[in-house]
Amino acid sequence: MAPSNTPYHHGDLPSALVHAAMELLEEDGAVDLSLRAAARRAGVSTAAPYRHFADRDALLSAVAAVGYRDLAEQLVAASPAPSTAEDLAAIAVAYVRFALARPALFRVMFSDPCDPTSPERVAATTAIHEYVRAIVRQAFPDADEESLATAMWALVHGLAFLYLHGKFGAEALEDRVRTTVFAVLELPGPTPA
Amino acid sequence: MAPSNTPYHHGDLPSALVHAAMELLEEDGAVDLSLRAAARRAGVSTAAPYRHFADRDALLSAVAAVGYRDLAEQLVAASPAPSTAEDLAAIAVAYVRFALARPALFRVMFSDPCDPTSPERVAATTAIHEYVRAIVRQAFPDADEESLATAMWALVHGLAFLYLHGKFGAEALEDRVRTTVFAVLELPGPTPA
DNA sequence: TGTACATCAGTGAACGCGCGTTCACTGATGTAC
DNA sequence: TGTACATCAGTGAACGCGCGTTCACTGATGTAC
Repeated sequence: MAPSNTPYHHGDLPSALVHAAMELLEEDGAVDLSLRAAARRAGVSTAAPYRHFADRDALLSAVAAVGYRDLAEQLVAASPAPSTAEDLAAIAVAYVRFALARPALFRVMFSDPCDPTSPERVAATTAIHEYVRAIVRQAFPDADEESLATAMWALVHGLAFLYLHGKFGAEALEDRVRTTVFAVLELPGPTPA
Repeated sequence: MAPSNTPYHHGDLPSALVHAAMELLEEDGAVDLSLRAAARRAGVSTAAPYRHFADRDALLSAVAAVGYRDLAEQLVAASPAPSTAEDLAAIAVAYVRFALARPALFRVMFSDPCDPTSPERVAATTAIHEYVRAIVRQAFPDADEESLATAMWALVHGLAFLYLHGKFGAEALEDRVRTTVFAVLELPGPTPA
């Protein structure tokens, strides 16, 4: 690995640790990330992280926070000003792609037995929900916004997990996700453009 | 705990271990189930499980297999001969309930980094997919069966994970799941009875 | 500008832990004759 | 029916491991005067 762009040795250890942890997650896909491994990767002693993180969970939460930010970026990049079902589908594809590209990170973000009381996590998931709501409002002004937003998020989230679980191969990802999304958006109606 | 109904000490150790493991999963919700803990719970020595399971993963696979069977039972119980959207919603509720009632088991079944090459797992998930397909075929004969079945499964699966992640409280589960399911089934159309 | 000192980031050794797995073994079961 | 023996389920001790966390410490940074 090339040296990270964060200043090591003496510098911004907290973010160095977070980035080290994310690298480890992305490399060997293990969810059981250890504080020790992150410290090793960051080039500091085993005890150094405790200057900045109360415990292992605190590091993991920080990692998840960066993950939420990255995910948001990917979604925005997929469709900066979404207003149609087509845009929704593009965002859905980006969501599933994110999960498949960084599976261990995605699991840390969503799959671990996470206490719902962590304000950081709650804020992040609430933000996602609101984001989907806003898109639904644009694309389907007549729909029950709350219900359809929940449904779309759950749909995409479920697809991500089914992919992660190996139910589908990654080959025709874009087609499958788009088709699935349209299957529900267009149920009794005709097919789109 | 009352003694299990499986014959311990000398008897059917394999299934005793599987049931011990499931009890542990349901008790402390930890996904990191250990062979040793299962052996302890089953009242045998640390090495005994190796007479019947090649390694820890083999036990976990056996546990997952029982989980798939139990899940199938719950779904069938929710609607023995499903043929309508209403039946589909009832099954969706049962699916999410299962995940919330036995979260650690559900994670073992679906959330762990599972190699897609395990024939047992593939068979189980394929069975679920086929089951949903059959319902969709009954309830929506004009729909794209494959796509809508995938969508419905993903939707329900995603809801389950969002619930597990603490995004929703368990109080109004049935209402929320039903509303969400109907939100997609009825998109541009009117609301159901 | 220079010194004294408090602060605090990082060290390295150590703790106790539970784990997966292996090993040589024991003792019960059941079959061959 | 009774004996000899192979099979095999379960034992208990041990291995080596990586982990989270704590501790007394060192050495650099930066502030007060």
